[in-house]
Amino acid sequence: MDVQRLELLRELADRGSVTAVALATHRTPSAVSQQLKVLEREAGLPLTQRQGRGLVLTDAGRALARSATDVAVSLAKATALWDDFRNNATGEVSLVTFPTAGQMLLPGVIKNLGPGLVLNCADEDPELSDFPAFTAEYDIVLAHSMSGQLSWAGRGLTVVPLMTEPLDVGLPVGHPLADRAWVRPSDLIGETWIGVTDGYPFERILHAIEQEAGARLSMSQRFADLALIESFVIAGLGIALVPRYTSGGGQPGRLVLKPLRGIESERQIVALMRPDRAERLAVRTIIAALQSEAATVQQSHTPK
Amino acid sequence: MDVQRLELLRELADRGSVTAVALATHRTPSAVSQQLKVLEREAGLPLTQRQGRGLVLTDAGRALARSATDVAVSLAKATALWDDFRNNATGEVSLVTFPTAGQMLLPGVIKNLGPGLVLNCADEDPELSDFPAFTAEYDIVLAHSMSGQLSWAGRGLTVVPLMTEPLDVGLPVGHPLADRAWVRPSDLIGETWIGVTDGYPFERILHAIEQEAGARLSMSQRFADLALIESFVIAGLGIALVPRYTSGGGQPGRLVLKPLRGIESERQIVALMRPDRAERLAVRTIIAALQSEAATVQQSHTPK
DNA sequence: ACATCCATGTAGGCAGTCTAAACAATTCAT
DNA sequence: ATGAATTGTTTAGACTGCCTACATGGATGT
Repeated sequence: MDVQRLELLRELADRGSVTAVALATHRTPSAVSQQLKVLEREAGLPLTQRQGRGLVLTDAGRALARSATDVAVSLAKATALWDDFRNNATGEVSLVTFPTAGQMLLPGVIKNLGPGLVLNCADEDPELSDFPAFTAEYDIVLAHSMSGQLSWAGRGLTVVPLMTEPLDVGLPVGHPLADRAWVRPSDLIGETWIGVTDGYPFERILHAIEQEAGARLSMSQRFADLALIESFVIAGLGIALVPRYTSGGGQPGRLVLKPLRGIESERQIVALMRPDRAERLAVRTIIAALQSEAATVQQSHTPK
Repeated sequence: MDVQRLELLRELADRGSVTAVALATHRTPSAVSQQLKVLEREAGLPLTQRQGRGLVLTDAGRALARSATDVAVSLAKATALWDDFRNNATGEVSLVTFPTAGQMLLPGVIKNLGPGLVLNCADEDPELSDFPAFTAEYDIVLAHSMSGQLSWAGRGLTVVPLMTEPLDVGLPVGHPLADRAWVRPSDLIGETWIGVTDGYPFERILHAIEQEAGARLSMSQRFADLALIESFVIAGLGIALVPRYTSGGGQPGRLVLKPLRGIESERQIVALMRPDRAERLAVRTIIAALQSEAATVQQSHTPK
């Protein structure tokens, strides 16, 4: 039983097409097709099945691909073990993030990297893309979701929580509520809101506020970019929900944040990984750095 | 990271010499040596070390060999999985046993084997050999030890208990104690014993009887073969401890068994396996058959 | 000192995996 | 509908890598 072939099957399960697997593994589609054929012959039963011009896994294929993950994990553990022996967290790690988390965590992490450890980062718009799917492409995926509900569950991915960031109400200076220590849903009736596009976790909290306050909120704009939203708030065009640690980067002192009471208003930032990649020493090192950086950020925002 | 090479390292850990590994894996020592060299180069640190004319593992080598077991296990699980899919418990399984267990369990197991499943058996003298070491050579090793104490622990082997067999006192017909329903240690003072050679579990029980009865037992002979011991008992030359389910095969009715009260007198019969081999469907099938056969034997000796 | 045992080099053969290019099948667009 | 594009498969040939055979270098024991 050859591990490389099993790996190929797993890639096929993750990526869905022979060509994609070939691309990802630096091979020609022909090579992939041949190896899968050999695997099927060894297995003695069909693992794949043509569907249209593509290829899908059979039940047996899916089951085998799942167990291939275990193989990959134990293999990664073995290689990580001898990296441990050399104390040698070396190599390249790739990472995708949504913009705000990257802005908050990555500079601090990269500054403190050990020698020989390289972190390649990229950002993606969380509403345009299926973030869990990026685990096929990147070693680490920074994603967020509301506390409690894990939208990425059930895919067999490793999930490491990094921090929970409160979502505050952003107000312009001089706003009637700006003097309060905190605000409650009922205080917010009648305000004009700057919202975000669908799919964002923010959305759900706004609805929760509506429920709690018993009134509909008026939503004048919908943006994806946080800086843009904040500039609207500062201009007095409305108020918005903004993540506490990431806001105000551009124009400090002109935006006021008020904690929201009476409702749970926070987002959870986590790292998503394929289980096998999570075992690599280099990856584990980066994850540890992310956690420590997250703790630092969180602490620096906690009033003494 | 290549699995085959890891496997080679694990074999080296189990067998202790390059030549032995070569023999076991149907290769030349040269091939093994080369592959280990490649593995070391990949690892970047020495995994083996010359000692005399042999080769021993370094700490790193041992650690890596241990994690190689996990890889082998998950790989075996994968192949077992698709054997499951085909409902195809097929292939050859090898087994060593000590004589009495083989006599008791194997005929029944082999009779009920499914088609395509072959069980190759051998027997070894348990006092001459290190039974756990046979797991390198055979898929399944039937061994025994006293209840509670596991002499084979700590080697990373899979242990499956099959049955516990009482050790009774064997008496010739017409012996003064032959009418009793059971005997106690104090009843046995003054008897002449037929013992077994050192290392057998029997030994320990005899010592326990001495402690309990407060007197030394006189030991006239020491044999390893059960049939031989029994013939001595039948001839009136002494009494002996005999396993309840295995005794009297040769000459029924001429040997009387009496349960021993006041002391725990039983041996545990278990199957020992390398963890990866334990995952094979064919092996699991045999193990299941052994368990069921053991239960049958045990039940047939339980008075209604 | 010699025979033996064990591990390791070296050279060459062989098998298995890849690339390249042609092919077949399906979908999409015009 | 017909052609273009996408996707997977086939075939032939090159290349890599593993293994065998044989020779070498230490270490052990008689």
